[in-house]
Amino acid sequence: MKPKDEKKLQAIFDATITLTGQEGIVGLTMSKIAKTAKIGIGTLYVYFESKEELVNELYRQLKSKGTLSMIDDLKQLPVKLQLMEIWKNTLHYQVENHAQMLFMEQFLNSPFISEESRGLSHRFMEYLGELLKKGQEQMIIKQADEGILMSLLTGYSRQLSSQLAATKAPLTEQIINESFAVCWDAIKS
Amino acid sequence: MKPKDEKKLQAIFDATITLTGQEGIVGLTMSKIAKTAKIGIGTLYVYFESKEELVNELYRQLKSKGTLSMIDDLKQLPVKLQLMEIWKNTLHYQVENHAQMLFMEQFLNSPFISEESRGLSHRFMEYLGELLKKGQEQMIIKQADEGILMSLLTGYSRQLSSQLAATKAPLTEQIINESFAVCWDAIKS
Amino acid sequence: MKPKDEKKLQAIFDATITLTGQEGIVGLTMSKIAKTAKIGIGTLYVYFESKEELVNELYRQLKSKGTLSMIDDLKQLPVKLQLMEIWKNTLHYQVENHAQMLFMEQFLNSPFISEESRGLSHRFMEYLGELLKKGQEQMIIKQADEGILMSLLTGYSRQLSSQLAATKAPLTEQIINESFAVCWDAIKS
Amino acid sequence: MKPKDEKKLQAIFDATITLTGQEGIVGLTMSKIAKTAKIGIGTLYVYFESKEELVNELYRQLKSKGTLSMIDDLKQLPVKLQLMEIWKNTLHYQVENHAQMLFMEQFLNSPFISEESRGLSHRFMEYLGELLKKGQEQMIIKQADEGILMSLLTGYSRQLSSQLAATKAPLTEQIINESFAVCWDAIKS
DNA sequence: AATGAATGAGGATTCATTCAT
DNA sequence: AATGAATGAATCCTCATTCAT
Repeated sequence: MKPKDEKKLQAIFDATITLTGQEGIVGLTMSKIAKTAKIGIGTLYVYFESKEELVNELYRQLKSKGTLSMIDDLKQLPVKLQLMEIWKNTLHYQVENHAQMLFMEQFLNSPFISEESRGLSHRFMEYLGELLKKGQEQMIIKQADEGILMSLLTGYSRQLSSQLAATKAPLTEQIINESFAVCWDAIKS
Repeated sequence: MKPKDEKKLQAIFDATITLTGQEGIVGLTMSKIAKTAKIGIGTLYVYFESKEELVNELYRQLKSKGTLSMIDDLKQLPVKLQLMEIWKNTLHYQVENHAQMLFMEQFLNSPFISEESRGLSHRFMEYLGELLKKGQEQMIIKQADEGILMSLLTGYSRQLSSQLAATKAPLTEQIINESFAVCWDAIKS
Repeated sequence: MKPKDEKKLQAIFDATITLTGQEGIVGLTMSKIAKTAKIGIGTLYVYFESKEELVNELYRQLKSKGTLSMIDDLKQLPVKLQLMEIWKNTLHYQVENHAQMLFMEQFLNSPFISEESRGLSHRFMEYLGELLKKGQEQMIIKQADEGILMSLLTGYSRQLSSQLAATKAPLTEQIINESFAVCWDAIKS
Repeated sequence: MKPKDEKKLQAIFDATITLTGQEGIVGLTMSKIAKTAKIGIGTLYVYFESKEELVNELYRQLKSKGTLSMIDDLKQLPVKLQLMEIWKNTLHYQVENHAQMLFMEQFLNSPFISEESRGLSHRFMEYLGELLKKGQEQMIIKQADEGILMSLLTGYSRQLSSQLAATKAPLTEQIINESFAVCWDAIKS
């Protein structure tokens, strides 16, 4: 990759996300991406060697931005507060970036995904695991299998935000609080 | 569709599910389906008018079989027992039929889906909603928004079974019990 | 060819003619022929070895029936009367059997035609040539090149009947008489 | 259609005409057209959206060029001279462009033809009709039905030029004169 | 004899990628 | 760097023909 124009690069990524949201990754073609990004098809190949690379690169970018950014500010807070903040931020992020979520999900099931991309299990999961463990040590979180607790948090937030996005319902304070209460009751000791 | 040979029809469906599991719906081609099902390409078109029809028909079939079958036996039980049974059955079903789940998920985001198929929101959801409402009336389930509770159950079971299938971990009694405990704590009043 | 059922054979030919009239020889398929003739596809291959044979056989049949039957009754009449009768009969035949005409024309330009069929220049043309020559000997027909006179008769009758069939106009006495007058003025000495 | 290269466009049209002349419109395939035009198959679809569009576009082009160009120069001449000129030009055109004629005829009976193309009854017919009417007003042409006279001119010229092309006979002065004499005798008052 | 399900070669069309401008 | 016309491999689909019943 030898990108020159950061704006153009972002336009390509945006177009890819938009189109995947509209017609699914099945309907995603290079010419549609170019047209949507308002550049020539040839230009796509200045920025990416192939469709596969484009799509993997985008996945990597989304993963690295993702929910990671929020972590550092929270590390000093008590466990429950950290979880609450994460829950709020994650819901916000997932509702606001629903198209990106859709892209990532479909990408994971496509033949485009490279071994490297598949391995991109992100720091976020590790962080969440450690947080739960810390809570268990403090006896405020159930002594259940980590996988069982993580699945709840990730599966629930995904489903809830996806449902909100689908029905175009706004993410209100009340929803955040109610759903977090549900979460906390689920995992608390 | 003018199926003559029920076996051949099922072979087509099986091949479609298998292939979608392997390479995603993006990599699904009619010739691969035919080869996997061990029939001629032309034969596919004896059973289905087009790839779109094939894939919609399969979705419809999976939906109608699906988790619906279990409902009727349970209706007499108390709410919590019903939920427990459903939870167990659902996990079992989803782990054992992970490929079908994958197919349905990808299908929903593909351009193949017809309006009719999209409308196939199943009886199961309605049943689950009513069960939760009944629990709320009996004051044993939280007075939270129905969507918030449903998202938990569906999102959690999906994530958990998907994780189990991915890691090829067996669905043990313990996992079922632990995860149901988590569920129940989450929604109980 | 080992036909057993003359009715079925005719149904096949009729279907072929009808379909060619409707969608052209380009759209002609064996399964449509079978369906229109109300027989099974397999049965077609009991009567004909291939599509090519079917279509050549039909051409041969139409050619041999054709306008030939009328000749024998006329041979004793004077030249102009013979021509008049032929003109009338030909117009009638071509208007009433427009679909057959269409089939033959399209067949002649298709890759189905065999060498043998192409050679089926029929007795009718020879007869018409001889008739014109006789007229020239009797000094009642122009001493022009035979091809020039024949082209007039065949091209004109074809165009006129085709136009009548297309507009579904009936072939009236007046049209026959007026058009024959035109013909006769064209070729008379 | 977004043609960039006029030469390539013409090569496609030429190939289509040639191939239709050789194997009929039944045997016409996109890959043969591409090969004959010495371009890639994909390139065909840069110029035309489909086979249907290609073939309709060609028909339209041939119609609009066609015999129309000759009209304007003649309008000042007396009726009989106009007819003579038209007859000569038409024969020349049809003999020299026999392949185009064949294409148009087969196209008209194919399922490819669009409503719009079918409606392309050309100015030429109207012009010819008006010319005949003018001759009738001047009492030099028979008071016969217009359709009857038009059929003669069009059917005859078609048949004659087609026969000449088939036998590869040259279109001599003598043939033109003799055939026009026949024509004139046919329609003159 | 009659049937039509099964087949795969072949045709139309798409789309990732190249390359001359 | 940017472009988009050109390309052909790969895809969907059709249809003449076969063959077991």
